[in-house]
Amino acid sequence: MSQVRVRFAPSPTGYLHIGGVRTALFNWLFARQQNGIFVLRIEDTDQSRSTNDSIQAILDGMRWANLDWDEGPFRQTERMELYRNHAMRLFEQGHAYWCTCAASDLEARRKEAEAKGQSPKYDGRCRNLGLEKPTGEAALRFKAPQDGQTIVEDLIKGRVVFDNQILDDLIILRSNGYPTYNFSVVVDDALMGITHVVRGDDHLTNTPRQIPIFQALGFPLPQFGHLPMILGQDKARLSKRHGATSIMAYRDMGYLPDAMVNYLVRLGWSHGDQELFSRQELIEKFAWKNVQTSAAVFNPDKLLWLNAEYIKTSPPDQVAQMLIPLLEQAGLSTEVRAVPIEWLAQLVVLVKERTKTLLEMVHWVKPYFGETVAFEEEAAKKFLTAGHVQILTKLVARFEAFHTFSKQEWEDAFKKLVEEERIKMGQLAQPVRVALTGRTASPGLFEVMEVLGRDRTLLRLRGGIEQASRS
RNA sequence: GGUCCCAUCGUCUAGCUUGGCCUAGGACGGAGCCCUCUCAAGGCUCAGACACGGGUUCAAAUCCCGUUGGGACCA
Repeated sequence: MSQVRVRFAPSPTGYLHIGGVRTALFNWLFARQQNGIFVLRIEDTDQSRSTNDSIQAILDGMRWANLDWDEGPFRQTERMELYRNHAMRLFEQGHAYWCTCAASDLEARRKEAEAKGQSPKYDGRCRNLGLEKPTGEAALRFKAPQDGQTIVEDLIKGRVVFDNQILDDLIILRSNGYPTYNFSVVVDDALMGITHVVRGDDHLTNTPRQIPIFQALGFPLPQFGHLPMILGQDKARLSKRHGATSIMAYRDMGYLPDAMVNYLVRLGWSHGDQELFSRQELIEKFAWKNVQTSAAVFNPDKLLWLNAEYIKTSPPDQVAQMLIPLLEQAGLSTEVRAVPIEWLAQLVVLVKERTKTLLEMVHWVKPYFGETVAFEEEAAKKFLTAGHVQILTKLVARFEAFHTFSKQEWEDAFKKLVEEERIKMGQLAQPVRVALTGRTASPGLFEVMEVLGRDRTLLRLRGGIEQASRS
């Protein structure tokens, strides 16, 4: 059995969207599982729509998702000679012919045929003219077989049969010398030794057009697999209308790459009832037979849940590392530089159960930077009033008696005070919470104090008392 | 228009190959309860689907045919 070689071949027209990432992911998983080769190829023959920024976006997106490739990135624009040579080879061997029909005539004839209710395919007018070297405008057409059937044994869809009568004599080389999509794909896949062509199922009907070209060129056929599409809420093909579709937008919104990968792979593939998979598990358990045949609706809620799961279970120092750029964007550059990564990891542990994205985490983590804290107006108005001064002062006095912070001791002291004063926990907890974090919602008080440390805890409590006395 | 693909809770899906274990399982989301210093997290419970119609069979979500509905491609 020869080595598995698969590829991801995006067009660089805009950003890398999540549908593309999913296609890449399935190829990547299969390559890694089979100890195969994953090739990255940029299909930039349509130069009017291709940009270098888009190519960069593809590479950035792939790297972010940790989908590493073994060969490439190849660019089709660097391979023009190959397409022309192979096109000429087909011509010389009688598999292709020159066609001088003008585009406008073709359009007219197509419309006519359609009006008569006939199929709009090329009528083969130039097929047997035997044109050698046309002087004017001429395109090279492939002589598609007109009888029999082309059978695709699809890895995902199973056997699909096409009648060859429907096959058009495709243009393989335009009059401007550029190859067409269906031709350059075949040449590339063949020359790159691709063993499994796995792509979106929008290419399924291209497959019977491509197979005869492989055969005419004398190349072995790869296996084909066609992945179902991703749809938006309204069951239309996923597009910008449905919200963010760029993979990098998800990075910026604070999603973890592993969560994204986990979500995308489960959208169309399953392993029983399992929802959470490590990369290693995905590589081990992936199988084409468990890939869904029908299209799937992209569900942002489930992705969000998965992201929260990953935030909760990933190593805190790794999460902290990913959080840093977002903290910097939030204007906390100097503060972040002033603290060790271990302390940031401690912050992650403190808030990770309350945040579903890194962006939310930034918001939750903000109060713990800096000596003092800004009070939210509503919070202070409710919990830092003249009536709270006395109890807070008593609490500070008790805490001051400890020369170091100890979660257990401080919590005991706190509860003892509550008991003695015959008040409810919440009556003291809320004012303290606002004094320490500026907000009415926070992690457990004693965890907060632990992160703040003895001195800042006392400093902020005194700040709270000050605020309360002013009201 | 032609060709092709698809069809289980609102959504992602298990089950379909090898009919019976399916009064259809899990997950997200929703509702409720519990826990609780706030907010979460967590635990428990509930509502919620085999598109429709024929057939085959003792028995069909599962096999066959058709209808309907989505989608893709060719232009």
